[in-house]
Amino acid sequence: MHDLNYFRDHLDVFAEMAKNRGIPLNLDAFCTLDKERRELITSTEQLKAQRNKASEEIARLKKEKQNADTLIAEMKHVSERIKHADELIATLDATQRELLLTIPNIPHSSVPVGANAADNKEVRRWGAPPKFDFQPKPHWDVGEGAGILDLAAATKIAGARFAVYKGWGARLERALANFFLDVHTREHGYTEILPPFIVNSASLMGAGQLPKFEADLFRIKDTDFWLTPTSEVELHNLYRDETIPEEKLPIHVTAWTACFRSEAGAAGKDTRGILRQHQFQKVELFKFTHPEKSYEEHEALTRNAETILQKLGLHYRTVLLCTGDMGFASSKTYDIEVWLPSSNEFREISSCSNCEAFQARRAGIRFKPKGGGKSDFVHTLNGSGLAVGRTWIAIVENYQHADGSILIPEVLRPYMGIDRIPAAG
RNA sequence: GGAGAGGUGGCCGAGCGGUUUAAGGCGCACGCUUGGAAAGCGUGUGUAGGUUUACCCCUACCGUGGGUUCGAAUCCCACCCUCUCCGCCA
Repeated sequence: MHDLNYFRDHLDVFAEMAKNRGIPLNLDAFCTLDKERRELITSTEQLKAQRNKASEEIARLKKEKQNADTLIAEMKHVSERIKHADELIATLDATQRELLLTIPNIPHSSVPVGANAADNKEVRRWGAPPKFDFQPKPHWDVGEGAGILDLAAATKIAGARFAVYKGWGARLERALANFFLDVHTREHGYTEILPPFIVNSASLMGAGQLPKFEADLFRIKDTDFWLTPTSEVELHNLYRDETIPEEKLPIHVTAWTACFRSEAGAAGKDTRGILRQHQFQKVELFKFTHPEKSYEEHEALTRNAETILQKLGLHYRTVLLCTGDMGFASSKTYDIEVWLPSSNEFREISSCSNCEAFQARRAGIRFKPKGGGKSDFVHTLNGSGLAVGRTWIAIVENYQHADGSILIPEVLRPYMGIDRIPAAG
């Protein structure tokens, strides 16, 4: 969410943002609404001041045993007017807040202007595609072949876009999650958090998923409980409505959770396999930082995620998203894309964003400066470190062998207890 | 799920229709005092909005949302959360 005063005084900045992101934004409607609202507030507050003064006067008269009936009758009318004006103000407030809550963050100056993914900018590439002396299979074929993935069973149990992992496949998923958490807590200094997988609407509002993206979420019927779409929501809301002493910054936290997405808008895309699921696991990285430190922390966070792929020996590239491809709450985002040999392409496995003060303002997360002075909003950063299910895909595809077995990367062997997932048979 | 107790500023804690512009204390900041410190004294100490060059001023906020009233921290209703006990359960 943007600061109302800043928004009002920098309409040109927002017009440019809307143009660069390719979204509609009606600034005139906002200005009209804002003017009407402010005028009404001013006049109503004058009435309230009058009422407060009269109340004191009535109290004084009563105490002195004098008659206050005339004044009371007069105030009865004033109170009626205040009541009606307050109702109108509440309506205008709600409308304005709704509008403000649906305006995305302003891209950082280093973000390339562009319309879609084609305008993203590759910033680095690591490793090389593995060489095969046979045609590598997609992960669903390798997985079903090795007996570690059962999509038919998942469809029976839940429906389309769910997975059942079996045997070494289930073990691989668990090994990856543990490996990620161990690296981030031991080597990168993050504190491990195990949060609820269910969140309330205030948390979703604070992180930016609501009110705009309700359609992408699963809600538990007749409750204010929602299945979390990403632990970014939980980690962000750890400090909702709190003021953190500057000495405690930066705060680095990581969490493994299941994530749930209804992905309404993605119908028809990546329907085969497990790339796009209603439920998947993710290890998330999250930082609360001083505003002046957030961009260097962003670079470090992105490198933290890349480190995992390097340790696993998986070929990847890192791209800087352009204005048209960036998420709602982000000022700057790097996507990390891993190589999938079955389709000869890079696919997103992590997304690392600096949201600056956008989420912090929505959720009321401030810091108190060391030398005293006015508290200010922290900057928040998030990134996948990594998506577990998609890493599973990358391992299965990149380390498959002609006989149907899957080699386990060195770093995962302590977690798996084996060197190779055998071909089924 | 049931019964009871409770939710007040950064913290503790009083207030239960109008001298509350939220008492008092603690903490914190600044000042006075001191050789220095402690104690003492004084001043200040939240968030949001409106007005404003700025200062000032005004409004709202006592878990949340409604209601009663000229006036609500205080009375009424609903809900949320915490604690204790019971039930159920991994």
